[in-house]
Amino acid sequence: MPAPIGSVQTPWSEVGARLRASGMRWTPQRRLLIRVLKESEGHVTAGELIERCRAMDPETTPSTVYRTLDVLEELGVLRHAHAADGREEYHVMPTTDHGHLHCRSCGKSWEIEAAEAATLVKRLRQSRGFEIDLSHLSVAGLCADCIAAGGAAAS
Amino acid sequence: MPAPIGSVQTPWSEVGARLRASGMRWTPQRRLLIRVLKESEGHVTAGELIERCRAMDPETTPSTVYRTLDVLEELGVLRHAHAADGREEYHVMPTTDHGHLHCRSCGKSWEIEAAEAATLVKRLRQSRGFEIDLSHLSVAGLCADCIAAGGAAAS
DNA sequence: ATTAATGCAAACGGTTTGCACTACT
DNA sequence: AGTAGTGCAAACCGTTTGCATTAAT
Repeated sequence: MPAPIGSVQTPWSEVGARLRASGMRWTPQRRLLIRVLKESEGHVTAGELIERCRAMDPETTPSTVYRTLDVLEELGVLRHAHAADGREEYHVMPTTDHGHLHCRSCGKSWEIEAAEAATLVKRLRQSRGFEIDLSHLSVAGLCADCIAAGGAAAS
Repeated sequence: MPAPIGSVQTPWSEVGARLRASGMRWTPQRRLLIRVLKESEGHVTAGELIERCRAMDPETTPSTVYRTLDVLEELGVLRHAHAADGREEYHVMPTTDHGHLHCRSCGKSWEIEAAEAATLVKRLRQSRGFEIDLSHLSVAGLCADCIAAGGAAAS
């Protein structure tokens, strides 16, 4: 089992410049969120991001974080989906299209690479003419660790 | 392309009896919801169900519908997941494990049978020891009709 | 007669919005 | 100076809950 989704290289260093280039501003609040995002592995909910920002600056306001997340998503730096419980879950823009594997027990996520889903993609295209959007592929189940731990425990 | 998810035969007729067998009651409100469910193809959100119930009986109360949906889910008649927008989406219990294919453009859903996902399931098991829960497999993309219609139109 | 289920209204949790104020450019 | 962004508080939306009332058993 590979490690949970690692840090996909996103040009964080350019974010400030790209914002300015669009007439937007590079504020301390945005710097902070970017710093937090840089250190956030895999998928994070908006709530988690707000918490982590607050840990570094207790003045952090939810609305500002949400608004900045929107901006970053427009910039293409982030993408959000809805987690199993309906909350917004953000992930840094992947370099390649990939799906997600969620462990029902421990909650960790892994990426599913294009190659792994190739057969499914091909089969659905041939049998039904359906074009899968790999980045929206979402699969739940139990990871090896949790199966070893009895299928219910988590760590 | 096969037809959108049709009516998977669920023993609706037995629901009343099964409720009673568990000491629960077979009320008019529950009868109504069952009637609505019987006529609901594929996936429906709680909101849609409430609307449809209200169309037949304007007295319908959301909390009752939500509570009955919980009960039906415990009974194994329904299952809920979270749709792309985070709302609860219900579907009648499948006879066999299957995943779902959602068209981003027209919103229709189709079932993915176990056989179609077999390769993916096997591959993830072998490479990562991950056991997929097929009933939570969710794939988005564009269906043949929408591709033919230009990829954006819907009907 | 029991007690499960209902209907209401209020609470909830995550997210969004309006608006006056602040501060980046 | 000009305007994008912030912070606050209130609004929102779907869902959940407490409680007194109703009704299936």
